[in-house]
Amino acid sequence: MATGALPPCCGARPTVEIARRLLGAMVIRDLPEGRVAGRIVETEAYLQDDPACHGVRELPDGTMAHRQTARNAAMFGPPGCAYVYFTYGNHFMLNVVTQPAGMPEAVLIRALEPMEGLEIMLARRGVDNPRETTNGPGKLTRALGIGRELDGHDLAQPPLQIVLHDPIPEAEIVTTTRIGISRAIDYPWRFYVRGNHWVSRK
DNA sequence: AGAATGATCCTCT
DNA sequence: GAGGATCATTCTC
Repeated sequence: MATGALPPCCGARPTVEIARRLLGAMVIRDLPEGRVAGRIVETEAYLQDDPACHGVRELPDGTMAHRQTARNAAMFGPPGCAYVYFTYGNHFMLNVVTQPAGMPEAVLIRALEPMEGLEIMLARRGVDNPRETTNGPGKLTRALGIGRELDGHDLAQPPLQIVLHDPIPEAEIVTTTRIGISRAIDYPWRFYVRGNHWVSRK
């Protein structure tokens, strides 16, 4: 059962809180083959005073400054929109912009539990194990056909929507450090649903 | 202009 | 668990 839309949640609460609140939310993607959907089971927060955040850079004196570029422009746009970027020559990453325009913070969607259209996701991924469809940020964008054209897309609208559902109980949320980054590696801003089969790594 | 980096994934061992 | 793939973007000269 849906319990809310992204805004006003996005744009009115701290990014770390939104990263936790997004656990359990449904990602709905309309593709030529049909609709696919999954619930979010793993997220990471990126903040504007965070050396690992694409929207800022650390100056020689140690302070943080905004740095808007063609790639990360969506981070500086309105909350509730997608920030999609390409990395490692192979993978798209899906983020939710969480703060008002000009404030570059976002939540990376790292894993989904498939809820609809599993056969489509298996086919797009070229695998036969359901767990391998969406248990990582690069995998889930391939399974859902998410690419550059959805950078800046309003996530309240088709063909890519995120709908909030009931919050995951605090006792079921595991808080830990982020994965695959080289800066600010000990910030505890990764969250996942305890025991969920689709979490990328424990 | 050239070099380095990267919010990853896959294929080995 | 380690290393390579692969290339757009960003940084440095």
